[in-house]
Amino acid sequence: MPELPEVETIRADLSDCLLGRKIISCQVTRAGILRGPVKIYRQLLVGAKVKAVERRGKLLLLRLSNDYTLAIHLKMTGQIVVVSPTGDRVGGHPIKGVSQVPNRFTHVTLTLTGKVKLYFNDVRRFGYWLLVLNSDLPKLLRNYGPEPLSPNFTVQQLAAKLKRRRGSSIKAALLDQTVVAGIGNIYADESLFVAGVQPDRRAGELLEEEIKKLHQAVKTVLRRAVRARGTSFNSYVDGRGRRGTYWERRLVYGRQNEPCLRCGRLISKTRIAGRGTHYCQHCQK
DNA sequence: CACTTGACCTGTCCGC
DNA sequence: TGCGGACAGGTCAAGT
Repeated sequence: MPELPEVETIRADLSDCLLGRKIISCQVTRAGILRGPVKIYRQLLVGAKVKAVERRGKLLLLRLSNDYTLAIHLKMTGQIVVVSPTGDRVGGHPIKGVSQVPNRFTHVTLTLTGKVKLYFNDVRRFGYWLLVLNSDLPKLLRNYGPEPLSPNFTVQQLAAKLKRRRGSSIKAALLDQTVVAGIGNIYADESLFVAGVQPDRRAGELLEEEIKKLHQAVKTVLRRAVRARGTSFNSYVDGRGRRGTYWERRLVYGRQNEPCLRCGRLISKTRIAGRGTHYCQHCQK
């Protein structure tokens, strides 16, 4: 469930904690997380410095001082938590109660200079680490649509992409990473509510005016969620093991049978595009 | 090509 | 208290 706001929050935390540090050791307790032989990963990671921490969609990118980039996908339950022996040098706050590390879901541990530890935890083990040669990076990122919080994300180009779709719903379109990068189930529902658009509307049939509203809604919702440091209602924690607060501000997601914050009628839950989908029948047309 | 479905996993919750 | 089953949803491969 880490979507763009959660991954962006982690990116910023890792950037604060890791920039310029050298990886001293790499301990792997579940090899399946790494897309490739453990031995190769150790060879390439140990000795490398972290030059930059970037994000594309929901993919985290650690640019290393060699010719490689470590791409990390958290999928649904992946966590990255960084701690130092004292707790405050790196993050400001030690982990307390929210996510003790390491634990039985810790699959990879990096030790960096300054005794800083990076733990990768993942209950469901859908997440992965992928070391990719920098020259191969464009190939990996080719399938991502525009970053919704960058100027590359325009109404015109969103409209063009939606028009090309035939039968599928606008909800499915928002979840499609080639349409726009970084939206998942939570922020798709939130954006559609803000735009006043029913999630099961055919994507190709939205009016220009509605596309405009949706384009704006996506940006508004994602910005608000980044400011709240993401949504924690299950396993998500930021790079320092802390929770985000967007859950407390959510408009429709997980609010089925509760009153719509706009009209007071009850929020509905149904299944669209194979996902639990929350919306207001009255406010969303 | 457009689109849908199933697989990958395991913790949590609900009904019996 | 325990147990079976539904459910959570990001992505990719396979199927329609």
